[in-house]
Amino acid sequence: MCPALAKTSDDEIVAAARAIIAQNGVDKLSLGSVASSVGIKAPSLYKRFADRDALIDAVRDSVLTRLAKALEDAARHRDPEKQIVAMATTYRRFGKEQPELYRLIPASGGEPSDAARAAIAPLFDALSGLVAAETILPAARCITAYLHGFVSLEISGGFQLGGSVDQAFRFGLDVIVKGLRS
Amino acid sequence: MCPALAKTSDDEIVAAARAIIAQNGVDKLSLGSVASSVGIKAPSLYKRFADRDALIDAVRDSVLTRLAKALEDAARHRDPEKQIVAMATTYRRFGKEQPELYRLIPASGGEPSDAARAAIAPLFDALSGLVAAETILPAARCITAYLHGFVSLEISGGFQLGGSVDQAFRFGLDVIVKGLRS
DNA sequence: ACCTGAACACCGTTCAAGT
DNA sequence: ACCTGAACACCGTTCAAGT
Repeated sequence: MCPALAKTSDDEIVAAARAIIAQNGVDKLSLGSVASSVGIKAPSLYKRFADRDALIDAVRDSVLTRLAKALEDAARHRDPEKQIVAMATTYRRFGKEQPELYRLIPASGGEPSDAARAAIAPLFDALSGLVAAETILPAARCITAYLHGFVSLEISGGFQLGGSVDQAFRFGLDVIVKGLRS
Repeated sequence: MCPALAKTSDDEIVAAARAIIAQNGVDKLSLGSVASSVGIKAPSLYKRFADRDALIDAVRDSVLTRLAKALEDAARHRDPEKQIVAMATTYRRFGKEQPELYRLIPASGGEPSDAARAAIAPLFDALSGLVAAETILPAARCITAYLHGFVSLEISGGFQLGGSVDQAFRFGLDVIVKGLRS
């Protein structure tokens, strides 16, 4: 029963780690830099996070929550096809604006987090207005695979053969939507 | 002008590093372990590779070369659609069999290597029999994005919501091929 | 209850010195 | 020419000790 004079908070620590990762990439995230940017020393972090990976998991969760919110906003259309295009555009912009944070997303393993479920939910909604019920899950997997693959390759410099990458993104999305309709 | 008594070779070092990455992931690759598994000490590696990243680049290149060879073999059909399905199946199997090596692939940046070009070539060939010339590049980007996204998500445990992942893979591929034909 | 200094093991990298 | 031991800086993690 002591004053509990916490110098910082879990959220502040996660925000600091997220900022460092966004700037320098997860490989450059050191616990010393996180600690010093919230005014404590590295060993104190172990009172709040089991280890470096647990802190990174918390950052990933916060990134997924932000992505889910952005996708929710983008899904405010009536037409399911417009919803899908808007979400896809938002998804890609999110990845391009903060590539180092985007890279965190797929590395979770294990059960899908609440934030991960929230990020997929609007896609399921849109697809339920476009395809038969039993097709929603594979259709969602097709679109998430396409989106993740495209953004992942793009931010890794995988599209260097010329041509418009913007147009290719839209072309592929249209191909999939067309294929889903038929 | 000395005997040049090399205890090992670049290829042997790359093979050793590839084996360690395949087993434990790239994060666990230490130069000490690579060196000891080819019978030298860590500092000697710097006579052959600029730094740890350069060694990893060499491993990635060797992985891409193997992938390219596997895809070439898979493309030995007459029908372009069968070529695409066979290449996609081979691509996914490659990723699932050696996920830690697969993860190396997108992280290159910069100019596409010869190995990377060789890996895409058979897809371009197949597509040239399926779509108009000016559509080959965006169509290839659509398919590579889908394939990379699917495999990447699958090996990271991203498909945990039930249903058959095998069927979903085939479903999405068919959707894209259908969309490309129309 | 939260924080810290000191310590440990481990690692990438450099470099002078060996043969 | 290729290899090594020694050294350096850096980092994740633990833990006893502070308040």
